[in-house]
Amino acid sequence: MKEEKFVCEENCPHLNKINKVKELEPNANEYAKLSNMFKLFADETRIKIICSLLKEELCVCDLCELLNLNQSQVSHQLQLLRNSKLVKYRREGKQIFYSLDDEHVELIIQMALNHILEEEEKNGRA
Amino acid sequence: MKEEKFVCEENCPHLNKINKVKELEPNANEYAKLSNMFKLFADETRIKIICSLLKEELCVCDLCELLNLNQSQVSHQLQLLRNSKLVKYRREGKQIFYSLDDEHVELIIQMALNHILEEEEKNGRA
DNA sequence: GTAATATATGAATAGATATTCATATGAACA
DNA sequence: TGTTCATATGAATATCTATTCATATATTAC
Repeated sequence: MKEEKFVCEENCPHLNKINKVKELEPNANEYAKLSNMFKLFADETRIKIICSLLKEELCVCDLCELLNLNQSQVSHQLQLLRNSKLVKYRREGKQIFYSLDDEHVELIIQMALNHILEEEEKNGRA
Repeated sequence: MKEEKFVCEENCPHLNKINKVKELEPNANEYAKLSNMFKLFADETRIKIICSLLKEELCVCDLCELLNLNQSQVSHQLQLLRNSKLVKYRREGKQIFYSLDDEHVELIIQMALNHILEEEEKNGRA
């Protein structure tokens, strides 16, 4: 795959631009990590879990109750979040309490919400 | 689905916590928008395109050349980004130039990169 | 030990999505 | 007006991922 080197003729490729971008951009490894990180936010169930943990440490059944999800669903998604080190957890008797383990997450979500609100405003005006 | 109301007994659900979170959290509609937005960043091809457009306005074939992708792949992903109003475009003769149409995107990506770098540092120390 | 509870996990299924290939569109130019 | 070039798009396939169901593990209480 990717053998079909498509390049238009005219004044293209705009080599100066391309080279400039090449210098600045993240490397291949970072692209993979970036997309993987965003994958965690890209599912509605998980983003609900993340947003909830943003505010409070919660046990699995709190999340089930709060988000109206079944236990298996929540545990499976928490597993993904754990594997990616986005959440941490502690056991207290039979229960396990989860909380966020990263201070960037809140900023990222806040920024995304800002974007969404701005879009809504634009559409409101239109 | 979701009929299986799982609630542990003990001191759970921690109703005070749950109610606190309920007050603060985004509503259902915003959760969907949030996850949809992050879906756009959650694919390696698209995040490459987005990061490239962050720096420069580029035509389709620039993106093909820069990222070593075929034209169809790039156009399909650009379609998604267009539909979500994340990019804008202008025609100039036969070529179409794309650029980012949002100022939050850069911040979001920067924050995610910060997270990744920090993780790498942690692992480096460990 | 056994039972009950809270959570985790494996496997199967269903649903979503990226990629590819083929073709269509739309602009420029001869 | 027909041809070429740059890009868009539709359909098919392949891959990935969420959800579900069944079961396992770990802790506590008896």
